[in-house]
Amino acid sequence: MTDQDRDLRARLVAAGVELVATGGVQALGLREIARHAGVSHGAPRRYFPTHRELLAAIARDGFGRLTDALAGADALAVGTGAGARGRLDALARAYLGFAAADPGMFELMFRHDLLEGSGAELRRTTVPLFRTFVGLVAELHPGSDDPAVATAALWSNLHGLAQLRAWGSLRLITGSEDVDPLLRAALDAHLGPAAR
Amino acid sequence: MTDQDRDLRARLVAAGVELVATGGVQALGLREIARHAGVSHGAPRRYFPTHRELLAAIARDGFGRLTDALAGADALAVGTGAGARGRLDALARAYLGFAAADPGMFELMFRHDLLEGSGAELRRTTVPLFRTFVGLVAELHPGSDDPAVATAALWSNLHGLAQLRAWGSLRLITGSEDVDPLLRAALDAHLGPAAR
DNA sequence: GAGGGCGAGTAGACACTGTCTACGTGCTCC
DNA sequence: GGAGCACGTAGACAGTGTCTACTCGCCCTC
Repeated sequence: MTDQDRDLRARLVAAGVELVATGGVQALGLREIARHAGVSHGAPRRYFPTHRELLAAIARDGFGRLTDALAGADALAVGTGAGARGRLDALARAYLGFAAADPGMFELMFRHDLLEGSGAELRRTTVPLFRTFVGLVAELHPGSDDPAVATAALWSNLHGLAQLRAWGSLRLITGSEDVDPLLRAALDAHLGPAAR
Repeated sequence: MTDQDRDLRARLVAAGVELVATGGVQALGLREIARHAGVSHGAPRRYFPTHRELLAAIARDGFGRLTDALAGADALAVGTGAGARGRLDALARAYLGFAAADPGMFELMFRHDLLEGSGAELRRTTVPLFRTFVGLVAELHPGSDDPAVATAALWSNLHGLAQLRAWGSLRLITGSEDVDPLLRAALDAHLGPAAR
């Protein structure tokens, strides 16, 4: 099945995914995406009434990829006999790895101004992903009063690390490009020191 | 000194600050700012060669306000006899408070795509602010090997909380609009349980 | 005091954007 | 075989950021 055979809807999303990976969010102009998909600027309108809905579809693809990446990393950790802490380490690394590998997509996924309208639906896609986090945190800290709160706090930490690295502040402050010590510190703080 | 007396440079920045507070980042069009300042769309060019430089000047104002807010909160905490932990609590609350009070400005300040070019200079303004954080963390954990790393990890957590709240994910996950438990959890995780 | 120079702001052009609308065009189905 | 229609094209429109004349008013100099 060639690129031309797929329906335009899928081709437009694929073009957006490719453009955002190479040129960042600012490369996601409506006409630019249409050009990249080889159609006129009016064509997308048939499938996406507005530019934002097209962007939302691209972001939805990103959420799907993120979910897959996390599931894959978790499965790998489970395969090596990792416990709850090891799995959380792997998930956290995968989250930051996704943000580093495709920073444009990561930015798009959390640019609520571009996704307004579809935001609620996209937010919901992160919920199941979040549940496995909560389960692991609960397993690690059986006595915790509210594992959801603890998990949300941890996730915020990961998210902040991803954002501040993208912005360049971390390098400026710690003097190093390496987020790994920061990630380790965050995980240790929230989950207790890792067993070695 | 009326608004008309100030030089246009300051008036444009003031207009931008006002617009971003009421309409968010998307209200910061070059022509929109010029209109709001009562001049033609070509006028800003004399002071800001490009739109982005004007946005950077507005963001710089935001960083100044944030610095002031944090310094004020810290001074207040010191005045009530707070120790290192109490001061960090106050600083963290002020950081999140700033982000909640002026979310548009907060977003602009970390939109590297809009500030490209002036980004490095703006990033530098956060450094002294960060140093007081590091000093307090070092005071709290004298045995820590690298307080800068621990502080950067904590700051990332605060930043992530601010971002995810703005995006709306936290409410969806914890079921509550209230970030306070999350902030408490983050501070406890990084700094140890608060002394009561 | 008259005149030249210049800083400051205006106004229009330009290429570009997202949206809207009228128009082909080729396929399907009765 | 012809009607209907899903699909994509092409142009118009208002808006954007940037660039380039152009004008106006003030200061400095002779």
